Amino acid sequence: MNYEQTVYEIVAMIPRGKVATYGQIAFLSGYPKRARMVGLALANAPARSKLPCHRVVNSVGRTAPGWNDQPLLLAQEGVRLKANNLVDLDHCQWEGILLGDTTILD
DNA sequence: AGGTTGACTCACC
DNA sequence: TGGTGAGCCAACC
Repeated sequence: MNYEQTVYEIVAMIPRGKVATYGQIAFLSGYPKRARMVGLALANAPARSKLPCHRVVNSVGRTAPGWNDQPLLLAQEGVRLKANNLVDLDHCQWEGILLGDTTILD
């Protein structure tokens, strides 16, 4: 499997109402330093795919530039947003995998 | 081969 | 929070 697909699989399991950061996904994918590649992969991802790519934000909760529907989609799912469309990571960051010992890859 | 760019992150103010 | 600077790495000129 290629890197993109790994990223997609991880993104696909982000639960509704939660968000993950690029760095988090990069880490889970086995390449902690490739947060930017995650961004590339998602940017390259087909818009019609069913991936919840709107649930991916950067380390401070910033949503993707030029995609002003993203905060709306998140709010629609119940994700708390702070001022200027910053996701409240303290309450809405996806933590299930990080805190558990579950294996999600291979 | 080398320089730029970017849906990034971290350390420091 | 927010700005700056450095590190990061694949994709593109």
